[in-house]
Amino acid sequence: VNTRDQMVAAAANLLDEAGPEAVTLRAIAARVGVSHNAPYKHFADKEALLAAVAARDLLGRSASATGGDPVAALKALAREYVRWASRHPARFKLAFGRWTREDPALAGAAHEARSRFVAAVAAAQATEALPVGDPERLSAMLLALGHGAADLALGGHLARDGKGHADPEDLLDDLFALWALAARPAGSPARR
Amino acid sequence: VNTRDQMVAAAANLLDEAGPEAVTLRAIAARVGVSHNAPYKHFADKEALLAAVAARDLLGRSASATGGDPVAALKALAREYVRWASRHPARFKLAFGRWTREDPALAGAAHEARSRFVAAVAAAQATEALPVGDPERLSAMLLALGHGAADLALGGHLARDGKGHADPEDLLDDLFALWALAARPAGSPARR
DNA sequence: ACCTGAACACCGTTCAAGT
DNA sequence: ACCTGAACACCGTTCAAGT
Repeated sequence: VNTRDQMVAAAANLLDEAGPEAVTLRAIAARVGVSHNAPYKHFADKEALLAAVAARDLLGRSASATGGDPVAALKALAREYVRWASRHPARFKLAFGRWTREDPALAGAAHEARSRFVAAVAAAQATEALPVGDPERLSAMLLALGHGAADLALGGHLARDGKGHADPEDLLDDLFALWALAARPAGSPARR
Repeated sequence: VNTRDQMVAAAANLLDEAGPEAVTLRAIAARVGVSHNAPYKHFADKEALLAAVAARDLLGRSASATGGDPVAALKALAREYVRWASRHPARFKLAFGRWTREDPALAGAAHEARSRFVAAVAAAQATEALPVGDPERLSAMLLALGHGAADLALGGHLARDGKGHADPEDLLDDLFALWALAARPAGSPARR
């Protein structure tokens, strides 16, 4: 219904279907059924429209953890992150791309997404299956590993062939295993 | 001297100085002092020229570890990786970007860079300061963490403010600390 | 083998004008 | 408040031609 939202959705679909070079203002406008310069009535320029796509995706990716075991919920969140990246590579690259100017809505969405992620980490820490320490620092570590694994996998830099089978999801498992070891060192009893 | 290499260097400099949108074939040719379509005598198209820039950077980033302590050498390698990314963001994004077709030289450079990195990890494992396991898998973990931290930092997604101070280099330290713990579990004697 | 100049299609952006 | 049509500058790419 809202022309502006239709433009954002059209841009996201074009990214998925044909990659970033296919995302022209003319193609977006054609999909929505308006003239090629109608976008300027809703966005300052092309970058502002793309920032709206990125903001929507950053928030959509950060649904609050569902109830149940907080550690399982955190693992599911991390897994969902890398899976979304592999299914929507162009939108993933866009959301974490560089911008020539600040966009308040995008900055707000990024902050909100990060806050939800830190909260999920803090909840998992409370179960003592994760090491103690600043949840923001642990959160940054998990996010960096997941983000890097997803990004490298998109470029074919993770070598799925051979014995060193290392999916993004495998690497997430490895980090959680290290954290479990650090939380309950071998030989020491489970804390109560 | 070589016109082709001059074009690659000009493109890299333009990326550093003015970002990807400034890298036009016309600007590259002007810097080299040739006409705006001279690049087509050396490269199939613009993407092929950019792939040559990426290949050069991937190999330049992967100097073999210098002698001495293999663990210190590996840490230095990882640190150099994230520092290079923060100093040359546009070239970092390009080197790990997406391509519409395969480029053999770029694929070869990526393979070579990965091999050198795996070798540095394997050498560090021999000191028993790193956990046992497939060096390709450990290597992928370190690379993913460093790459993700560098990429997130470029977009301002790492929250340098507040207490959760988490530089890319801090996160690398955290991973090495976890690895040290996993290699020599608390309470167990150092292996000999 | 390497380069030039003219030309073409396409894109982001602007502007005057319409409802 | 939202949209249209014409126009402009710029870019990647092609082609015929030059040394």
